[in-house]
Amino acid sequence: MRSRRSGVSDSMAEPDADADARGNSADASSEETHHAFWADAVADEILERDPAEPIVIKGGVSPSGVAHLGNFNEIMRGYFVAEVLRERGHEVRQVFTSDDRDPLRKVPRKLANADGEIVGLGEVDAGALGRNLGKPYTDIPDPFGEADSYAAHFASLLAADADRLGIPVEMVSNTELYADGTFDPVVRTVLENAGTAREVLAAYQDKVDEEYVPFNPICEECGKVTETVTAVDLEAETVEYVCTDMEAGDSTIEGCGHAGTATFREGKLPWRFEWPGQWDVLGVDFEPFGKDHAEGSWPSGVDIAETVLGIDPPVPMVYEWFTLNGKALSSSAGNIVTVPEILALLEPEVLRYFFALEPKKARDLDLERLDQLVDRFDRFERAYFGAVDDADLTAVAERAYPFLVEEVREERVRLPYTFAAVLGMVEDEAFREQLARDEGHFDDDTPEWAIEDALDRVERARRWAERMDNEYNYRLQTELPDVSVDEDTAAALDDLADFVAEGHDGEAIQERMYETARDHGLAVADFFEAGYRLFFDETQGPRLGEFLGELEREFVVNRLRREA
RNA sequence: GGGCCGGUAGCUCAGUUAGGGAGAGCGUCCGGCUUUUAACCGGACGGUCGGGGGUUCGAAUCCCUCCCGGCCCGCCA
Repeated sequence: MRSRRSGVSDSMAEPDADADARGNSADASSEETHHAFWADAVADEILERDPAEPIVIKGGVSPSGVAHLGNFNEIMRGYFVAEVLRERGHEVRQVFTSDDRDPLRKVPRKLANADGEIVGLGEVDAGALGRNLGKPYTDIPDPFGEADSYAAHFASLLAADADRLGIPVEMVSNTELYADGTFDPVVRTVLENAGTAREVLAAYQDKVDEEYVPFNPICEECGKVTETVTAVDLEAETVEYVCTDMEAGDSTIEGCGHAGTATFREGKLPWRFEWPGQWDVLGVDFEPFGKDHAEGSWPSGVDIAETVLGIDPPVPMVYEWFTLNGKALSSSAGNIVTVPEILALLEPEVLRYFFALEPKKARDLDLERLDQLVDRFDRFERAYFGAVDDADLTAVAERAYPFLVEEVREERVRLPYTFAAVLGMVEDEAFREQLARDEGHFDDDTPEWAIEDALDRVERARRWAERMDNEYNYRLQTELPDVSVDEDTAAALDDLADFVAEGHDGEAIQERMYETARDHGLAVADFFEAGYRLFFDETQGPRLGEFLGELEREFVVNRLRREA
């Protein structure tokens, strides 16, 4: 993975060295420089604060049923900033917190298994979830019975996704941070200054009253996260609590009524304090977050960080949400997609490209028109190599493209996605390669690895055609389909068979099809349809004559004669 | 009701941080490959830059206002 930049590092190194020199020497008076790539602007902002090394970039989510594409913003947006900073010579640590001491508030309707496939509750031990409402995710068994806990299962999904996309990110369990005492000083500070904490938060949340204690112990009796703290002992670092009912959305999770004592490690801070607490203990310098946090958690988090914890909040970045097929991502509505599902349809670099686009714009991932996204990536790639007459695009590509691919290689070949889908109509690899060669995508100088990589897209485009069941979802029929033709058509097909048997190339066959149809008084369209029925069991298909020209001659002849 | 972020061609999006030519790809249409059959090539069509007002010699870009969409302003994360 470290080799990603090696291909062009020589040519890219000089301007970066300049940028670095500017940044280090004349920081205070640093003028606003225009950056084509948003991550550079963010990096400037981070460096203006003269952060300690390693610079820490964080993301994080609460475990839910499915690790979907939107969750991945938390990792990918930070990744580009991390890479930019690394390229400028800084040491960067990218962490991702699984906020897994949060209690399960409601049973999710969908889950993702270890392969990222979405399954319903019927396929897992759903009772294990229902019985454990109100408990921290780390204390709930994995419904698939594989990982140590529900939280571990979810975290491993994201870790696997990060791995698939080649993102080096350090997974941090929030529960661990409490359990190993990392959070102790923050909990102590918050509870020591509970009055100030209340005051600050009350400005953002109406419900905060005199009774409010910013700590939620875990009940030693029933294991649920509780909300009613009756006393705090700062000396002993413990709190007294009563396990009362908890409101979760429109339902209530019943407490067991137990009254007990919990240490600072046996509970959690409410989210509004926990988030700034993470900034504190992890030394976070930059954190991207979704627009849902922009007006709620973020302003109160800044205030809490500065007023209660006495730290500087990280550089923020709000990202817009993705939609899928024009609608909001929603696991309950079934409108959801995971990283592995997308990677079945396109290359990792294309998905990375999607995340490299301007974060402030809402983006739709339209699976029906995935070809458009891939086309745009291909163009972006060509722009990097200077082959697109578009100065703006080229400026962004020069900067961002090297972060998208494992290695910059100019000899790389990209088959247009829809063309790849056409090639997917046949199974034979050699035939696919031949077709691509005939189209001029490969020549004698094309390296073997480039051909392999290019043909890899055919597999993905094929899956796309099948899953979308679109106009590319044709498959060459290896068995003779059940087709009946009238007398004239039969005669025409036999003529064409004779012509093919003589040995002609695809172009000649294509021409001959028109002539044959005319000779037999057939409408061209009808004759083509008969051909599509014979070879694809469909009424339409790719350019037929040239397609047949590439197939094994005997097979074509026999099929045209309706013999096999 | 208040706040934040968006609104540019049929679709997907650049361009707004720094005011000066309204753009790209795809789609559509037309044409080429002697003959409509989805891969290739050329061309054309296509936009009140959400509406209105203001500043300016000049506004997609800056200011004001209104409309539309998402999110937040309860709890929770």
